[in-house]
Amino acid sequence: MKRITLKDVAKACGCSANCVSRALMDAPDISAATKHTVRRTAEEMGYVINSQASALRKGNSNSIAILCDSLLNPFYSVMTHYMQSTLKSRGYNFVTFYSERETCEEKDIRQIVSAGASGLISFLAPDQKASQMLTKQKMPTVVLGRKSPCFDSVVLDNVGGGRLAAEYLLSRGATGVAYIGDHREMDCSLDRGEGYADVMKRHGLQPQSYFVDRNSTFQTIIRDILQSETQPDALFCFNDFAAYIVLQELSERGVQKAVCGFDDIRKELSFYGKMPTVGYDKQSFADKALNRLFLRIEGDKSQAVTEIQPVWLVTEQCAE
Amino acid sequence: MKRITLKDVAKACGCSANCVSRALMDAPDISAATKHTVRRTAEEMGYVINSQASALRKGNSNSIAILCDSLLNPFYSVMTHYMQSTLKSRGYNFVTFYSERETCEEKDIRQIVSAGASGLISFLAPDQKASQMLTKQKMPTVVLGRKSPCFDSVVLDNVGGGRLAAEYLLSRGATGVAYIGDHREMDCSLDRGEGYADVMKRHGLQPQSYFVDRNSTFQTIIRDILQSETQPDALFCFNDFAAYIVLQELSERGVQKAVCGFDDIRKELSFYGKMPTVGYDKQSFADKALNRLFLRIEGDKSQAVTEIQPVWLVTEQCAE
DNA sequence: TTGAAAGCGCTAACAC
DNA sequence: GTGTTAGCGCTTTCAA
Repeated sequence: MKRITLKDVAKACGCSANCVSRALMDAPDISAATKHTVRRTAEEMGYVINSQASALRKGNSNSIAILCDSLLNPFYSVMTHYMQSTLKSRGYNFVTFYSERETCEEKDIRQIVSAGASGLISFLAPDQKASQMLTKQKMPTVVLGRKSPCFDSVVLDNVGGGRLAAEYLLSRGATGVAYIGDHREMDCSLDRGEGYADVMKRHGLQPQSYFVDRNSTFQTIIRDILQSETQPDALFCFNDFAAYIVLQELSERGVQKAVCGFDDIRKELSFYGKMPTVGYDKQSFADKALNRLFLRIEGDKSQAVTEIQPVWLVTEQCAE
Repeated sequence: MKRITLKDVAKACGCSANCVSRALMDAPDISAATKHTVRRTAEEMGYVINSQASALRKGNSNSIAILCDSLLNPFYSVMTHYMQSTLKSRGYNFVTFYSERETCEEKDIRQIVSAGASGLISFLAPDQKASQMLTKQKMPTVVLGRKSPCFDSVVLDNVGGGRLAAEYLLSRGATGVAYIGDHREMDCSLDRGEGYADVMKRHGLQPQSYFVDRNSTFQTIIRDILQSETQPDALFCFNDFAAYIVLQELSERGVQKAVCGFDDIRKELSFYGKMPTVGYDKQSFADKALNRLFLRIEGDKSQAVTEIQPVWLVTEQCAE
């Protein structure tokens, strides 16, 4: 026994499938009486619309693709959460795709297009082939958290955040501050470092930046720093995720250093321990991206824009 | 200009749509030469299969629904991560649905059925109406993390975990241990409390259990405990999430108490601070659920079963 | 080895 | 107001 279809309901009501369809859509040219009967019968029979068929016929879909590289990264899961709420209220579903690398690749796009998504929110910057494909397929796309030359993007004020963090650590008495960035390929990693370096130079200090790459992880970097001659007494980390790893490594070695993170994920995921970090309004960050996306889905053809989300410092003092 | 379809490719190749379809599916009755031409042309034209249409025709889909109440809960996002990897390798997509409550309701199922999911992994226990609907729609379903009478479920050894936690806290010198549970409606919350109470009684101690409800949160509970006459010197919390909230509250009040959590989310999300917790193999937990689901999708009609995932204690000592 | 036709479930256009 | 017809893009069946 298969799923109940329009036809089944039509047969039970003694009318045509078309009539049932329009009654359920609340079309104006169907009599109130018919609408009533149809709805009751559909309900009783447990009819549920096949939205794939509906989408095929209507030529649109109601699903948005989200592309990231791992939901283990709390930044992605938290942002995904905020988008979920908004999307649900707009009647969209929400399909999560994983890329195998830190960029959005052609094969990711193939999957997304194939799944019939009507738009894409990508946490990863599309590489060249992926960009071509997205353009060719006319897939409305917003890059969230990374810069993108060809697509709309919504990014944090990373340079500003880096400045805030560096200023804060110096204002608290640090005499040397190092920056521990993520991969160099991530513009946000570079930008935060740029803001940091800017402040360091302004204070007459030598910036000391480290980046994750094929041969180094946050763990190896912090070990290297601890073995170096000129040890900084404070560390600005790419994000809270990295900062917690660094704190863990420090505590295991019994070393005390001031550490500042980025993202204020503690706001959503209560952790023990107060750590200075850079925060922002995540719901509004998510909504900025979605609003852009909806504009594109509705056919906006204007040039790609980059919106910048303001950030602020979150310290023990300002907590609560 | 719309998306490239089979027809378009067919026209370009000078053969029929059918032929293209079968060439791309690598059907045995298409000549190698044709296959070659078709594939090259399809590639050049940027053809991407419309899997909605394909699914409609074939009567199946390649998407699995995941139902939870919030990705802010790291348990859900971490488990979702582990499922994502396995699902991807099996060629499934992955649609996330949010329920508005802590149970899985009829309207959630409507959405999931409508979206054409071929199976459901629910982190939430279906209520009665939802259960009826799932059965009526013959939706293959596995409940993950909660018990369910009518559906397959894969749960942790919650009672055992509660015992381990209580035993551990007592072995470390605690003279009174309280349990801070989540909602009573969650069987896992009750079960962890049951294991805990069991051990307490065996030690001749009075169990002291608190549960979140309409009028209380983890915060209010910990405040109540701190104001009570007979203050326990150790706390067993429903999960790490709760435990971190409790630790935070304690630290703000300058109170020292041993706290034990559940889930070992630090394994995936490195946090600062070592806290005893109850851990388990999350990949295998996720895979148990998915394997059950695949059995059902493939047509297994046997009675609903409950699988139990073993747990163990994670303490500073074993954290190497 | 390939093509033509039918139909998955739905809705838009038009006829009555 | 309601029914009939056609067709979204694909795959299956059957004929050539």
